[in-house]
Amino acid sequence: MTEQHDEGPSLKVFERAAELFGLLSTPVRLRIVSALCEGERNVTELRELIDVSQPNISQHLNMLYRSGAVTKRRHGSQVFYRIADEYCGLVCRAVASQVTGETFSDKCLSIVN
Amino acid sequence: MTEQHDEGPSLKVFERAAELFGLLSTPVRLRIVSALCEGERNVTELRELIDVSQPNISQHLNMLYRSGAVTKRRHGSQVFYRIADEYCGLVCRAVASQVTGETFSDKCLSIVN
DNA sequence: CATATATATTAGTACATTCGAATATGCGGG
DNA sequence: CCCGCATATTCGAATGTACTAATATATATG
Repeated sequence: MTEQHDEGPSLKVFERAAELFGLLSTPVRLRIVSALCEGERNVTELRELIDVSQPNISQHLNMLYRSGAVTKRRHGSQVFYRIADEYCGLVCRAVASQVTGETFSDKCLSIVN
Repeated sequence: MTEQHDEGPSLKVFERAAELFGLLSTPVRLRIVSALCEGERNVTELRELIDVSQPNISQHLNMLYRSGAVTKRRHGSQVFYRIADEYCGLVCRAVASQVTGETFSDKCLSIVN
């Protein structure tokens, strides 16, 4: 393993992390992930929570799905989404509450518990 | 305050958070922030750590600066940057180590300590 | 002042992202 | 089989992003 002189996290780590952050970099996807943190939701439910067109929400969901952040499950004519990458949800929640005022530490602890 | 029926974090929170995630959504900026987590650095030092052109790194630094993630301080002909939004650094570190394998909980605890 | 070094800005190009409009698919009920 | 609802896909336009090359500014030094 030609390990170079360790310059901290490897290049690939940064790429993967950047990709993950990219997923959370639009208000709509952030709201989707945030909603899914509360539990499984189908597309219609998500549309009620997040006021955005149906094709648009499907596009965002598909993006989250392709990158492995969420899974889907078909039930009749409806499709239910849920967080697959638990970490994605954790980060999202941490941020949401941090930005609202709690300290990051508080938040981490409350997630851990 | 017309508070609507509380649908969780307000719209603005999501916008701000998404903006923050957007800052961390490219490997270069992520590496910059990651390096600044270790402490103040000037542009040349950052260039040595992150192999990227000088104008390019200045552009990214400027983007981080404009959105308040970092501050700068002039000392002679050099400009030193440092993390301004401490939260930004915390998230960055949390992710970096998460992606490398540690659990998020572990990481949160180690940050808290 | 002239020059060298550190950093910033501008302009141009290639590419990616986001969204709405239109259309397609999948499924359940009559 | 046809219809209606739930969801997905495709297309095009507008906008944003990331990079390079070239140039500008600022500061230190002789």
